[in-house]
Amino acid sequence: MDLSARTAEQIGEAIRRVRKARGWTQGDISARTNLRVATISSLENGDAGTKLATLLAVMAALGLEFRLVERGGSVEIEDIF
Amino acid sequence: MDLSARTAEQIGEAIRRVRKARGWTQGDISARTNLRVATISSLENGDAGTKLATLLAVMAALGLEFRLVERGGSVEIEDIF
DNA sequence: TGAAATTTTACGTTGAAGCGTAATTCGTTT
DNA sequence: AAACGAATTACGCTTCAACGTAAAATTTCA
Repeated sequence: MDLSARTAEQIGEAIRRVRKARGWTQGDISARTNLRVATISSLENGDAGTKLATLLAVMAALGLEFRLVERGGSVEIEDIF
Repeated sequence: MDLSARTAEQIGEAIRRVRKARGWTQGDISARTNLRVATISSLENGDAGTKLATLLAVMAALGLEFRLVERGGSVEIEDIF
């Protein structure tokens, strides 16, 4: 399961994949974030106009965090220590 | 240099750190993204209202991409292979 | 396959991002 | 300390996310 993303579409796909892996519906995320189901839907469908606050709230609900990495870079050995 | 982030502030700090590591000014990012310097400033200062499109454009200019990872999880040995 | 659950879309409203432009503040260097 | 570049802030304007509510479309499963 590769969760790298450089576009809104890829971020949306990743979010959706994790949500389903948790066995949750958009309604579950909605309840945990006070965001509307329609907003979650929009995010998962790759709307680049989504606010950072919205994305962060959903990620928090899913227990996720970002890691900013060099493009195309895989995990470097230095990153481990 | 840890670039993990779960808040807009942390994302802004990470962006700023990478930008300075590249020896660039906000004006340089502005020129490469057609975003105003004020917008870059706002993003680096942790405005959670920033649009995803804005963040992605800046990250692309810096040659960065996201990785969505489990909270608190450091790099797992499985991630390498 | 048909009902129930889930997701997507719609419409009017409100608040704010990002724009152009420009002034002010901050930091660095000589 | 002065001066120059960089970053922040301001103001009016336009555009649109997210809201409440609700209907339509899609998926799931008995």
